[in-house]
Amino acid sequence: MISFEGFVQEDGSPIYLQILRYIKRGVVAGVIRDGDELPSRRVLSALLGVNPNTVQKACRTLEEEGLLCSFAGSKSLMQLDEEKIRAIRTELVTEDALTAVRALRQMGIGKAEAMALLEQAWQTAEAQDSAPHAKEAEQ
Amino acid sequence: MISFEGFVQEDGSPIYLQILRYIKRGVVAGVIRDGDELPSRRVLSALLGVNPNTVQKACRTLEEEGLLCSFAGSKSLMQLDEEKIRAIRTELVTEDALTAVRALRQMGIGKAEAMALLEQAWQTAEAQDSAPHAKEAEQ
DNA sequence: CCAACTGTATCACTGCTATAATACAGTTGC
DNA sequence: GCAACTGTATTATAGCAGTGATACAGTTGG
Repeated sequence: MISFEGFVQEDGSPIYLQILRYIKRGVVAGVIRDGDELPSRRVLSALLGVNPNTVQKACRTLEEEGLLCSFAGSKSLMQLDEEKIRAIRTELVTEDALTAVRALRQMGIGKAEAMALLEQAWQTAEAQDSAPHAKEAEQ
Repeated sequence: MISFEGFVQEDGSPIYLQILRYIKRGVVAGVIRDGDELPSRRVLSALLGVNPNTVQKACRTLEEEGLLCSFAGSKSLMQLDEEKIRAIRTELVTEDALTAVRALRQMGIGKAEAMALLEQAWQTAEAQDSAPHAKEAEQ
């Protein structure tokens, strides 16, 4: 069963796209694999605190892209292979990296400084990712 | 008078936010300076091919942030100082770099590979920026 | 003075996102 | 068989973004 514990709703972008990206990133990371079961629309909507219709919209998009197979009245399983995963990876990397690089270039920032800023952002993200684990350590 | 020739509408995000970011990036790049005049709402909306109300929404936000001063019945001038510029730069860099880095980390991509991907994206952006100049060279 | 500009405000309308409440048909397990 | 789940579809409602049209008040330059 696919987990959504790391999901946090924040962006200004549509929720169904956030759900979509979360799943795709999980696929690229190898956390979500071929044949993995998606929680039911109702369960997932309760987990994420959003409307079932919003979850359904994300699922329909996934299905249209051939990444999810939904059996009416039954489960919903991920449908993945190496080629699809590679395509998603390229899609997401291009989207994320190129967007950031274009923004930095538009600000007149040079390549060397940009790389330094990105490396610094990496440290920040690393610190923020490991910080929450302190709670688990207390348990 | 502030130029908007490099502006291209593409994102899925609201247009008034795109206009806002375009101006802020110009400020950070030093292309837009203190006292610079913004084209009138009507002229700018015609330039960008959007509704005057959309431009007005971006301008009101700029004004609320103390970056623009609009004289009713007259011009609209940028109101900048070193401190504001530094704040904008930090705001945008954090927003852009951290967003990309978080996405890459969520995909399970390591630091070394991430930096390589970003450097590759830089080359791509560089090529796309210089390509349009071919048209100018023809003139 | 006055015409032409400026910023500002309002109204109606469309489209998309999201919520809410249902309803229906297929699958599963006891 | 039947209750409890599953995916799917429909309707209504609300808010925000964006467009289009219009109106009003202040500024500017000839």
